[in-house]
Amino acid sequence: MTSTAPEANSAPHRTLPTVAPVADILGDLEWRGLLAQTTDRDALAKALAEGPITVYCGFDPTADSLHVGSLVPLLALRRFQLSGHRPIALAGGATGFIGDPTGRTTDRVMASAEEIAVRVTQIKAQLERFLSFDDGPSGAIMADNLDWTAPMSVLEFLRDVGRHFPVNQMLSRESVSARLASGGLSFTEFSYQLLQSLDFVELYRRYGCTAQIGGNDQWGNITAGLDLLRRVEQGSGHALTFPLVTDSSGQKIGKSTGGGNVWLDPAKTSPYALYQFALNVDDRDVGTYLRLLTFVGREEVEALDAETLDRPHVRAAQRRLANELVALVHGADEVARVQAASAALFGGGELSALDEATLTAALAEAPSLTVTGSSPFLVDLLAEGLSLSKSDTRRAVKEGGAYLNNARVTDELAVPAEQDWLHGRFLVLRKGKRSVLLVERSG
RNA sequence: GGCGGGUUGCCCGAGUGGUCAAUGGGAGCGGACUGUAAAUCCGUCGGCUUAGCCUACGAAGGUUCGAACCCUUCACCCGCCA
Repeated sequence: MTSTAPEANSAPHRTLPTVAPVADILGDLEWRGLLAQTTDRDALAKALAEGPITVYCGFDPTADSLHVGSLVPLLALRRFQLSGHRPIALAGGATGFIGDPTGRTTDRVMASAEEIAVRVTQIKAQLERFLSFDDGPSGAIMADNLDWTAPMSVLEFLRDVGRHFPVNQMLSRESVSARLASGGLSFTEFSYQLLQSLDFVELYRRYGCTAQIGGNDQWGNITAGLDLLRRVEQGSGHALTFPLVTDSSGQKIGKSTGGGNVWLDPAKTSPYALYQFALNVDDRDVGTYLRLLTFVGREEVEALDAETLDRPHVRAAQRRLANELVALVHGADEVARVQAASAALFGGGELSALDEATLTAALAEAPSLTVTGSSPFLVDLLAEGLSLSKSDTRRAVKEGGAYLNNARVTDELAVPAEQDWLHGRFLVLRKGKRSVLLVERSG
C-alpha cells in the first residue's frame, strides 16, 4: 500500500481550509460550474448518498510543479473529502513518462526517467498539502501509477490490458482522432489511454475506487477505464469531468499576464506574485475563479459578484480571491506579509513616508535586489532585478515606463542620487505599473 | 526503400541572391485613459559596450563581393508509391 506516512503531514494540515462540509456535493459542484459530464448522474448521486466512495484524479508530472490550473481538480478532490468521501491523488509517474496526446498537436518531448522521478516527488509533496491523510474513512491516499506499471512486462500488458481494447474504438476517441487529422501520433502516445485505464482498474482493486474525475478532455480516457473495469473486474464506476475553463482572453486558467504559468511552487511563483496575479484577474473572470479555485461558499461568492458589478473599482472579489489563494497555497501566515508588501508598493502615495520596517518586510516578498558599493545605473538594476534584457529596460526608459520612487526616469544613464535612498538604503524601482523592484544597499 | 512537399523570430505565417533583424496577424511590453480591470488609441516588440556591432531563418558544409533565399550532406515532419 502506498499511502503516505501520517507524520509527514502535520505541517500541511495547517493550511487545510476549515470549511463546513457541503451537504450536496454534486449540487455544489454544479453550482460552481464544475460539472461537464457524468456517466450516470442519478447513479452517482445515489452512490454518494449511500456512503463514502473512493474518488481518484491523476496528475501527470509534465513539469516540476503543479500550477494554479491544477487546483481545479485538486480542490475538487478535497471537496469530495470534505463531504465524507475518500480521495486518491495519483501521481503519473508512468503516464507522465509516456505523455498524454490529449490536446497536443505533436509528440511531447520526453523527459528522462530521472527527471520524471524528481518531478513526481515534488508534485506529490504539493498534492499532500491539499488533502487530509487521516485514518478515518475519508483519509486520502497517495498513489503513483509507476508502482504497478513498471513491474509489468510487455507481454502481460498486451495480454491482460491490450486485449480488451478494440482499436476501432480507440481510434474514434477525440484525443486520437484530433491527432490523426493533424499529422498522426506515435504508438506510444496511442497507448496512453490503456495506461490510464489500467490505473482505474488497479485503484479499484487496491482501494475500491469507483470514480474518476478530471478535465473534460479526459472524458475519453476515463470512460475507457470504465470499460476496462467492466471487462476485467465486472465492476462499475463513475466518471465526472469538469469543463475546461478558459478566461476571457481564451487562455487556460492560471496563465499570468505574461503568458507564463502561475505555479504553486514558491520558488517558481512567489506568494507575492501569486497574490498579484489574483489581484489582477479580469472582472469577467473573478467570479469563475472564486468558484473553481476556492472554497468560498455560494452566498458569499454571489455577494462578491454583485459587488464587482456595483463597485468594480473596489475589487472586493479580486482581493478575496487573492487572500484565499495565498492562504490555500502558501498558508494563512503568508497572507498578511504579502498584503503588507503589496499595500506598501502600490500605495501610490509618498514612498518616503513608508517606515523602514515595512520596507524591510516587503523586501522578502516583492522582487528585490541587494547591491553593494558604488551607485549603479538604474537600467542595470531593473534589468538584473526583474530578469529583463538591457534592451528591455532601456526601452522602458525611452517609453517613459521606468520609475524611481514613483517618479518617472527619463535618462538612460540615470544613477540614484544620495537622497533617493529611502532610509539611506532602499530604492523602489518600477517598470510599468505592476513590476516593482525593491533595491537594498548594503555596506 | 523510391518520388514529391516541408522545417522562418514566443505562436501563426510572408519572404525565394543585395534595399532582411526579416511584411502581416496574435500574444507580450510601455504610454494615454482607468480601478494594479476591460475596451480603445499611440508606441514598441533578438541581444549588446546601441550613429555601430554581434547573433538569427532545422544542422553542418559549399558557391558568391554578398545567401533565409542557390548547391551538397544530415536530422526531423507530411503526402504518394513500394
